[in-house]
Amino acid sequence: MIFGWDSIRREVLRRIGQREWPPGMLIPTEQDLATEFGVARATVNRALRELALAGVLERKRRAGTRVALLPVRKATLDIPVIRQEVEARGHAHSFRLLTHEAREAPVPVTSRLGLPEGALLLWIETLHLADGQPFAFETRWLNPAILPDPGPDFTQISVNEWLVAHVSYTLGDISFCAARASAREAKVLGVTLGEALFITERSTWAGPAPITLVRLAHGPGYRMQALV
Amino acid sequence: MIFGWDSIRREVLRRIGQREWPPGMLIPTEQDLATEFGVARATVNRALRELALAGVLERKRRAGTRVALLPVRKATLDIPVIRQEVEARGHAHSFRLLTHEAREAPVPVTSRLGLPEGALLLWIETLHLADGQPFAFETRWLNPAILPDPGPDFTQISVNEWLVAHVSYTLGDISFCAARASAREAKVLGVTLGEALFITERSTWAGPAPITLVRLAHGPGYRMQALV
DNA sequence: GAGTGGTCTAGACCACGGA
DNA sequence: CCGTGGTCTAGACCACTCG
Repeated sequence: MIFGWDSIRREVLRRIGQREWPPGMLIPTEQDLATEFGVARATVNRALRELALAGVLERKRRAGTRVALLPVRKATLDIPVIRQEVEARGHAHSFRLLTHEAREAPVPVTSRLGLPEGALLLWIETLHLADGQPFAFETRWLNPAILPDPGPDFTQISVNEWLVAHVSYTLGDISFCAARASAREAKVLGVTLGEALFITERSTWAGPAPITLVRLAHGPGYRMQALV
Repeated sequence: MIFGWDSIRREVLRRIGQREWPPGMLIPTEQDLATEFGVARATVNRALRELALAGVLERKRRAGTRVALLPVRKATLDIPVIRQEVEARGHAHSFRLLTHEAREAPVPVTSRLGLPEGALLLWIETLHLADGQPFAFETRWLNPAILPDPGPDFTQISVNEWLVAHVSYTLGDISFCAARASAREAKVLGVTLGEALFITERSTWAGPAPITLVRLAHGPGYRMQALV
């Protein structure tokens, strides 16, 4: 029975799935569907809006709503704090601060963060462990301007956690790739030289001010799962 | 000025970012905010609902709305058809069907798809090219039960595209990892043996019926980007 | 110009779950 | 219990864009 916007969403999905509404077809207007289902137009709108967001429908004013021809499926990734990620797998998280020093950032870094050439940033290397075994090798450029004086003790709290707790929510971008382990990465992660690593790279910003550029290298066996 | 639910969303984000509302704080109720902003409660609800979905707020009936302590950031991935992905990069897409035969699926495959042991599935290998250069090596188990008789000509249309055009929208799961190139992968993709590949694995379903299990191997240089 | 989706309003009922 | 968020309604105005 039709009860609530979600059941309307599912009914529309069913009609699309059964090809009652094939790809490319113009489906009835919100008002028509509202009448058919005996609900208010706002309820239909909520259902169709979610489906459009998911890439199943394409909506245009005046033109109406169509079943997407090539549905660009959307998947959602959770980007947890590493400690949570490790603990969610049932392991104990710990970390070792390997390097923590001011360095002149190379041009690719400064340009990506929109800083002047030769800017002095903090270079921080952290090894994250799960039950004492290497889990991920984090290398990070951090803008010192955002730190209080005196700075936090990053041997006690990981940079990652300090940032989410003390720096405002930000936008940024995230990308993933595969790369072979360098000599240093192999040594730190305890894998063979040239092993395939899963790399996550993030840059984060507080409004216009760059905060950090971080690279996470995960050893073999790491899988990132997404919900579709 | 406050105008529309999105400006309310941004104003709430601003207050969180400026630490007027620090992590863990209970923020005012929808009704209070509606009064403050001079809008209806439904408008505030829309704004706060989006922020809760994004992991910035945590909402509970009766308990109210809190700023998330450890914000699980959500990133959204687009999962396009490969042809679109190649063309979006400004290249011409083509593909070569390398293998197409019925095979007894190994146990890991049948169990993951919920099929009986020893089920006969189609085993399909496709190489996707961008401007004639190897782009991705697709290996796929396909449930023949979903194909019409006679089956489509997969030398003319890629399996990927035939499926999105002819099989109903489905749910599934998707995961990513890194792996070293096997001898066959190295040969097909034209990379050196043991090179780091970026692997995408998807399973898709039509309701209870399994459709396909696909593995995409991308050569070095591939980056997957997500929006945060 | 007119039809469509996008949004807002003011009010209502309800489920949940903390006090 | 009872306040909170989740949802729905009936109606309205508006922005966009197609014909």
